Amino acid sequence: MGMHGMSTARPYKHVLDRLQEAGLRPTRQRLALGRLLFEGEDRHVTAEQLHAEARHARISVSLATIYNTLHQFTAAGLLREVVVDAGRSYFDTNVHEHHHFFNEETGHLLDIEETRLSVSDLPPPPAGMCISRVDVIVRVARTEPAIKAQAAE
Amino acid sequence: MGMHGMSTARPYKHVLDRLQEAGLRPTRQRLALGRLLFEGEDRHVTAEQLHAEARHARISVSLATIYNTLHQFTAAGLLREVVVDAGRSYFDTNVHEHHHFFNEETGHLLDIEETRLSVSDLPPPPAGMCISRVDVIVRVARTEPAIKAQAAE
DNA sequence: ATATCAATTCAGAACGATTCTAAAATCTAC
DNA sequence: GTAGATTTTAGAATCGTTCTGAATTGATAT
Ligand SMILES: [Mn+2]
Ligand SMILES: [Mn+2]
Ligand SMILES: [Zn+2]
Ligand SMILES: [Zn+2]
Repeated sequence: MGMHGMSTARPYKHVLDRLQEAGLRPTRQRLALGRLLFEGEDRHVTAEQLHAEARHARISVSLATIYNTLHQFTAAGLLREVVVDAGRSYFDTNVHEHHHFFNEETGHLLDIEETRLSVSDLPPPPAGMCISRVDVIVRVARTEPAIKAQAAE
Repeated sequence: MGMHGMSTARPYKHVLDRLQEAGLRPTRQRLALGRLLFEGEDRHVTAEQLHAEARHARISVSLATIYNTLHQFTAAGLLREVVVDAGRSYFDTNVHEHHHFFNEETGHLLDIEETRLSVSDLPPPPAGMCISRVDVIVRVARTEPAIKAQAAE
């Protein structure tokens, strides 16, 4: 049922292993989404984007399953959720500590390697609390938001 | 109508001035919300929180107006939007450059003065882009998320 | 292979936050 | 006061996400 093409020599193996390690059954949907997510470069996707991509690839998956899968992958440490925009969740295939440039106009995220940026002098967290994660979001825009107000206020 | 109490000697003046500066008509709703927002310490509120607070203070304002006002105040530079949680927008009365501790359990934000934290070695933004803002979110949790799994897996 | 049973998927409903609509109310200027 | 532009508002609509429960699939045992 549905094995077509030869450009898929052995690539399933990698994803299959990751699912097994994570204790997730290798269902048709998880394998297909896993391939979309993990077989190329690192990426940042929203649920809707991944859904559209699956549709293009002729993979039939419901949106509910996209959400389930993204959350299961996240819980398993295969993905990481990035919050940059109220109202939209991004999922990141790069689960190492790192930070982001965020282009608000296009919605694109770009990684900043952890080693290339340092956050220092962090004050101690409130009593009884410990730091679970430090997120740095560098919001970027097209250079010079119009050359108005050139007489610097 | 509805001027009751004497604890409101002249405090309107401050908010009124800020509205005028911003070119916003001093309507009953804007004045009332402005007072809630700007008369005490700096704070971080969601639209629903502010709406509830207004209701408590017997100020009748629709939720639509809460949203309109928060966005107008933000556009005018009287507030700043903080994104820490997909699905909920926080508005910050502290518009100076600063960063945040965010308690995901309670949803509370706590300011980190800009001078107390430094982000260095920021790589240059992608070509043709300029940095519009750098947000540092330090997510905190109750110390030691339970002492389970003490025999390190 | 077939039966069994838990895990998974899915369509569609429900949800919560936010935005939109367009009619009524309010503000400002005269 | 009136006129005209701005603002407010109730309610509907929208959007991303989560929930529901029935149908399907996967893993295991026979
Ligand atoms: Mn926004
Ligand atoms: Mn979330
Ligand atoms: Zn990333
Ligand atoms: Zn703040």
